[in-house]
Amino acid sequence: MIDEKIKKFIKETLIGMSVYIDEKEIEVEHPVVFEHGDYSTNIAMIHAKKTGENPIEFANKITKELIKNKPKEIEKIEVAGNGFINFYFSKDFFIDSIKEVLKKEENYGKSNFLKGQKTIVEYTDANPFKEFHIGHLMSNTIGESISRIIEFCGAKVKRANYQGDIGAHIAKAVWGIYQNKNNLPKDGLDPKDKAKFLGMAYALGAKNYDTDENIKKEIEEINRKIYSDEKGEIKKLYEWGRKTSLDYFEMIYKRLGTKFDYYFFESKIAKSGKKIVNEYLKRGLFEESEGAIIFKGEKYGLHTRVFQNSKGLPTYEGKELGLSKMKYEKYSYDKSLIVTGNDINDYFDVLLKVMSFIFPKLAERTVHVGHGMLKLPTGKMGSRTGEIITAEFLIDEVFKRVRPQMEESGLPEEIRNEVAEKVSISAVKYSILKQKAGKDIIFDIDKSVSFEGDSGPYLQYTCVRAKSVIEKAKRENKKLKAVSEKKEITNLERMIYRFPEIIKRAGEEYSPHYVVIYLIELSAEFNTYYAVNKIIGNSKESQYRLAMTKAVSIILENGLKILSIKVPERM
RNA sequence: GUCUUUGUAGUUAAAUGGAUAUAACAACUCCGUCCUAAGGAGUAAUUACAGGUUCGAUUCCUGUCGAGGACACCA
Repeated sequence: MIDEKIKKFIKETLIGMSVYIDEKEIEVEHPVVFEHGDYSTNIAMIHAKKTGENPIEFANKITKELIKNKPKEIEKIEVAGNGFINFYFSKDFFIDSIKEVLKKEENYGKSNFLKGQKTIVEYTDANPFKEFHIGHLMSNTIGESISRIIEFCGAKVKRANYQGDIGAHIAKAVWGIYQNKNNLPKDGLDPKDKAKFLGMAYALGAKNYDTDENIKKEIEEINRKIYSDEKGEIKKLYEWGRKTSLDYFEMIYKRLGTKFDYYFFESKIAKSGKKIVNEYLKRGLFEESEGAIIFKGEKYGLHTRVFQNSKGLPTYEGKELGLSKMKYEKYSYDKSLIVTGNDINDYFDVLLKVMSFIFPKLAERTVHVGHGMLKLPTGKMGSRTGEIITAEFLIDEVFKRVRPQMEESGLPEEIRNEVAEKVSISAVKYSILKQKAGKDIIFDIDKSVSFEGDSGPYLQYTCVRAKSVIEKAKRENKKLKAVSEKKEITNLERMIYRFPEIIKRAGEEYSPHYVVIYLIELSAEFNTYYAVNKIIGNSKESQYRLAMTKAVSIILENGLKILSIKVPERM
């Protein structure tokens, strides 16, 4: 990439001047404003600090040398008043960069800096029997996007979903189902309604567990039965609920555009987790306390966690040890990413510490990405009380606001629902992906999910618009060619070539929001350009304008694809 | 209480220690269509507070205040 080339160029020039600077210290960046050039470096300030030289004098000295050997891509190198050295690209560079986009098309932006890296990404982690709420939606959206970004960077990704189909929460739900066992939803019913039934059963169980001692005992007995190999009525209801729930989730994944390679279930992992915990109890990593098996994290600046409870059942922590082992057995990964809510960040520190003693290599390869919580203006949501916002409810609410706009769109009746669906999902996903993962999102359906400006539909619209212009040009047999006579360089050209480096950074930091921000800036530049320049025309330059438009549409399509946002044909 | 994350225009967000802190929404002005106006141009408005390190701090350090989260058998 061109930034690497500039760094190398600077380094070689400095060597030529007998100035030694570590390569890592050479940094180039895009200035905030285009007037300051396409790249700039602060190398003169860094160096001057060390030697005590005057930074501006030193900058002038380097620049003189840089100009002597400047590569053909660079038109101009200047020193700014404060010591920055600014690089300006030549028109040919921009023309070539557009040619490259057109040539690579759907491959534009791909790189191989993660080439062959086997990566398993765990995300979504919705628990059967419970509702698929907006927290799962967040994890799914972020996890899917990270998966696609690193795939673009060359990683070999396997998508994994870890599901808690066993444990106290399930027992509560099964108790709730048992109370209504004569009113189970019929087979043919909408999966959404069946899921609602399960959600209510869970809320019922959870509420009674807290308030009624006898029911608490019943639920504990149910929990024991589910863990055991006993067959019977409870087990049957459990199996029914589990399947009903998983079928429903599968429908949601399809709607959101995720396809998992592996499904891990707590029920299958519990035994292995328990075994590991007990083995390492003997080896002294864990201790027994009040009948439970715990890890004292205080020695490491962490806190104590229970890995097996006093009833002899492994907790989430204990099961997770089994999970890491099973993941590796399925797919001998180089990297393991786990995307969850940030409420378990501290817990993960403890877990990784424990893992570092048991599976040191796997612990090194594991990265936890904690995303923020979706919060509603009304306060916290909790699934115990039943006051939860499901993912489907949210998307449907957005859909209700989008659908009426279709009436004025002039789109054919038969595609209106499909377009509204794509727009709705894009609006929701965008509002999740636009900010740095890790921070909470205050989610107000009316305010957060917008269709104008900084939004998913804005990106879709820009892409559809660009494609529509190209279609029209095609019908009129206009030529599309990346050749320009003009010297003038537009801001749009200055944005186009940056896409690959954005993807790389997003892949390195597991941060889809860099892609989102870039696509918005690119779209804004295109729309500005579009407003003042007629693209289709008879001048020589219109071929070039068309080529730029095509480049923008390619980048938007590729960019939206890795954000897992679908572009409608028309809108 | 201990540990931890966090505090940026009216609102929601952005900014590997860099140049004039960047956008969108809302507000106020404009552009009624010629290739898709879910668009474009413009005005006004922001780093919680107090110190420190630095040529340079939204970013790093210390303290104060405010808001989340975790801290023993839920996940």
